[in-house]
Amino acid sequence: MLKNAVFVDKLRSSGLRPTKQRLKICDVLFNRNDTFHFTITDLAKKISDQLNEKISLATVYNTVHAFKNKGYLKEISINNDKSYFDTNVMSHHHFFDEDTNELTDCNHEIIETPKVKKNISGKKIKSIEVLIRVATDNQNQK
Amino acid sequence: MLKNAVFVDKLRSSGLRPTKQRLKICDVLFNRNDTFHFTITDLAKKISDQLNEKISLATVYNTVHAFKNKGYLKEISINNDKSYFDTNVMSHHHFFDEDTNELTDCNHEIIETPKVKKNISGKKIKSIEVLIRVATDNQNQK
DNA sequence: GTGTGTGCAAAAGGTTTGCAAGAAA
DNA sequence: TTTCTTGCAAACCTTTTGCACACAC
Repeated sequence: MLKNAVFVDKLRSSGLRPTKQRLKICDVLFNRNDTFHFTITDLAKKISDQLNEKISLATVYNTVHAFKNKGYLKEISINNDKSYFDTNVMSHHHFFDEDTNELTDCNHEIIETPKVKKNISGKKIKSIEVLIRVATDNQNQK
Repeated sequence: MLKNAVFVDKLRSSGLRPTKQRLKICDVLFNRNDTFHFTITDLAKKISDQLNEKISLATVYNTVHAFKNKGYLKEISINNDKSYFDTNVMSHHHFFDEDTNELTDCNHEIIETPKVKKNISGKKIKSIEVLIRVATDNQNQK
């Protein structure tokens, strides 16, 4: 269980003022053992459920984007309905369960990051992400 | 250059009525040698530019989704701003240029499909897709 | 006190929907 | 004539923005 002071330092060291709202969001996001995959509305709901308090949606968006820019969160493209974020910012891949819309991490013991043999783009590679879609056998492929 | 009759048959055999609008969209999408990566607005613009005619946005959405459900188009998750579609429905990977928002195919000579060592999900793997994000060196990582 | 952050409401952008008119079967 | 399709506008949902007020420093 991380103490508030840890988050205060973390925020301050990134040039973010440790406001009440940001500390609450830190608490929900980072005071856990498992990695957390969420959408903005998931997070807003979790805040109001868990802390019995409401933070303005605009502030949640602001904070999540600030945290992403500081490297505390990773944005993931699964489908085009909404943005998913991940508290695990290390390079890793994902399973996406099409039956339940659930996203789970998939580390390098399960799949190797593929090697690019030729980079035809002439630009720097920013990331290589693998997405494995799974579903029960009788489901149609998306 | 595919003839109209080919598309009429194709539509009819999938249970879709070969309407004027659907045939025009077929023409724009499938009467080409290269694969086409597009968003709905790209497609709508191409229709009005190329055919000098306008098809209602709702109809374009309808048709693209119908074609996707019939397996003539593939939807690709890049970012959550908008949906990208691909006329190449075979399993393959992609480059996404973050500077220009351009999507290009990336075949198996450029990158190998990674092997899943363990399938922990207990479900059938529907697809394994790799997305390589590139940008000029001085750009921030997304 | 100065500058940053918050929160509300309004706006924006992509996508979906309801429904009446039109076209295909 | 029956059913499917189109097209418009309105609705919808997620995300962004403008601005006044509040808070951190």
